[in-house]
Amino acid sequence: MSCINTLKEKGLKLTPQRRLIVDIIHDAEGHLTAEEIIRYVQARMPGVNKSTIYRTLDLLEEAGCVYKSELGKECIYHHEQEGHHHHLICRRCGKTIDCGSDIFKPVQKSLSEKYGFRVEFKHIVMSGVCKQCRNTSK
Amino acid sequence: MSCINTLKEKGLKLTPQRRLIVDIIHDAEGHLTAEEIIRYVQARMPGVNKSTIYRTLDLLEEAGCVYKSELGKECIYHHEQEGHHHHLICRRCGKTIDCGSDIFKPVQKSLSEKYGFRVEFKHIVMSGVCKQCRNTSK
DNA sequence: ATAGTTAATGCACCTGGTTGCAATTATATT
DNA sequence: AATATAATTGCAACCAGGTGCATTAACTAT
Repeated sequence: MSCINTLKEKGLKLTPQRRLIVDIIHDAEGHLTAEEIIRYVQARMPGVNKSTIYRTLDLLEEAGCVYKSELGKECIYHHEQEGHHHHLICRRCGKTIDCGSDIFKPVQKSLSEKYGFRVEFKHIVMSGVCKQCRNTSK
Repeated sequence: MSCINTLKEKGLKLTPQRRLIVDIIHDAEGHLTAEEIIRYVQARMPGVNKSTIYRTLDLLEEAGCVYKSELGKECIYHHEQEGHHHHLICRRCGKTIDCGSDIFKPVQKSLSEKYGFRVEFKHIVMSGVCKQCRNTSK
């Protein structure tokens, strides 16, 4: 519900489309791809335009209600209550693993020390090869 | 020249389009965006289709002649002779900094140890804030 | 409850990049 | 040099995501 309140506090309008999108993200276990969100929204409320959905998702991200990750073109969204973590996707079998939020700490440290550059790593999606696939196929 | 030989060795055909694309990447200092490559190719050989260019770039990447990086939608290409490095882009001023190839080593180590997952980090583009921008604007 | 204001929607179109397919062209063979 | 053949090209259409703009709808003040 806090998402709705956050939008309200920002002086944004609570349209049925936005309520529905928020509901869907709330109800989801784990992450949703943009494509899934569009599909679920249009199933429950046919005619909602994809641009409305993308704009709402951007809005929710800006409001801090949702995190957005990218791998290549594809976008993935998480409810903020899930907390920070990153994603490993096996490029052979497609399996996904969540990993802790702290693995990039050393990178942040060295970028800051060496280059004075500050980078946030949030919900990074990494493509690689998992243990099983590395053992089975050569 | 070695790019041309590599293509030849793989039994691929040396079309004028491919020669031109290889030339352009050879002559470039540092990286080129896809958009720049398309522009340069079409300036010297009008009528070359963008799909030909993208396919050739993918081919060169697969052949190991060129590295491809992505930030969001955009793609950036490097000649392999330049060696491995990563990129920092300041989201405020747009400045780009190259950084060493080894900063992700700790991440690779912990992913491997904790999850048995193997990830390659090559020519990663990271968006953040540089020292100057962090100091000047609050 | 009504009217006014301002944000949000749907639409059509745009972007960078990708793909299937028929026509073309580089190479190997004769 | 002529031919066969398989790879490559250009095209047109497609994909996910994004944008400008006129219409519509949510909130505010009356």
